[in-house]
Amino acid sequence: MGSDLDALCRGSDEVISREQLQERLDSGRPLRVKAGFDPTAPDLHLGHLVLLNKLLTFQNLGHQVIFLIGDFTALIGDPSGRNSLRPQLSPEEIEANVRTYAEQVFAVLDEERTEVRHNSEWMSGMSAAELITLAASSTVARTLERDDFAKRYAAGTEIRLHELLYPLVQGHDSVQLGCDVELGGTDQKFNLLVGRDAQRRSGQQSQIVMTLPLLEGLDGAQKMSKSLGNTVGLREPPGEMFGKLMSVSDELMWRYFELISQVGADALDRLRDSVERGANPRDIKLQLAGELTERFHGRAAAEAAREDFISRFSRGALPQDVELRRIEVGEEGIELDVLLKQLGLVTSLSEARRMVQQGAVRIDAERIGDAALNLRVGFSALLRVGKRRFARVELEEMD
RNA sequence: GGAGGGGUUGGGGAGCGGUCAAACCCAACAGACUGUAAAUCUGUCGCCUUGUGCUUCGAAGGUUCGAAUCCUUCCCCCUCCA
Repeated sequence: MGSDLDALCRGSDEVISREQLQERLDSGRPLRVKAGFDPTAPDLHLGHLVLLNKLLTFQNLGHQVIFLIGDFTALIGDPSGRNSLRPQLSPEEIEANVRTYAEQVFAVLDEERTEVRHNSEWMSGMSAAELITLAASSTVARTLERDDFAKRYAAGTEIRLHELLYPLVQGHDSVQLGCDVELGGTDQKFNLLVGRDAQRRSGQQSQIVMTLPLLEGLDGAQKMSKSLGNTVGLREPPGEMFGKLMSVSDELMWRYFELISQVGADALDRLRDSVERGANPRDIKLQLAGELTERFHGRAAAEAAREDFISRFSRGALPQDVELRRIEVGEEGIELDVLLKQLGLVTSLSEARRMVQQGAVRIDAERIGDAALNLRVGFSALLRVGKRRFARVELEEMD
């Protein structure tokens, strides 16, 4: 059973400390393992999957997993890893986000064996006096050690007082929950360590801290984050999910394999070898997209998404499921650019004209060069702008 | 409270009286190519009735033939001093 430790630590960035983790595993009791997620957006994405997978590993080994929803900390908005403060969310927005979290999480974790908690349970009832006591447990100097705070302070970017409370609250969560282990991204290291101090101060055994690498977003450069618009949401439709994963660069694909796929290390090595020997990275990527899509949408949907992708992009076929839109026009008809805008295929007439000029607009299969092309009642066709925007239209007579 | 610096088109960031719808980079979009919605290359990237057109450079006024660029007031941000 010594291999439990290896399985748990695999893929982690840092474990503080392995020895302590081993000791606690040796105690034989199920460990209480926390990972917190702030409901700052309605959807979890593949970036969160890195942590969820690790929680799953703990869960499968019989440990007690705690999914902590930071509905209180979301009020603060953790600026970890950012160079500026976050906009604060309203309680209503947070509540709406909280509701969508559970179902997404249990696409990965076993609901029966997961403890779902909210830090508002103990935080929202806290008095001002208690909060001051909590704040007194740390120092300004200590808090400013946190890398992003230090940088912002040095750069003269504003740091609001409430932001300094974030690590303390997170640490307090660990005390409340009696955690043995807390997981987080590498940018969470400081906050996780505060939990150790807080527990020691409260007479608890300090939790073991495990940091996991941050998953890069679709751009391959910055971490996956809703605010950067480079995410793949866990709830996105299968076609979208599959397509987005296929748009990942060949290089980034390996990172995704390492961090979020369930392909084992050995199998991954074999895949790398096969590309070395000339295999088409596209085919490996199809496997990645297939695996993840299947995990969240089931085998049939994943298969369909794959078929659709191949026929659409490898063979240039048109999508089958384009919704028919009926547009009413007068006797004089309608110009192509105006129609494209009405259909939402472009955002302005100027854009419509540009698209036509660039040869991006087709009616059925025919490329159109005249943006002012007049279309009359009875016109019916599949309009296409670029590779990804489609609309099936029928022009009807206005009443 | 005092002294300075700054707010520019999605992001970053030039411009500092006309040649500015506004450099450049990134993102995005399109085309070509391809092994894929990868990579690479090329192009586009405020709006419209495409014109010596219209609306933009924190807000409102003003000076000027002419302002993102100068002046006034206001709002917001930053730094240093207290």
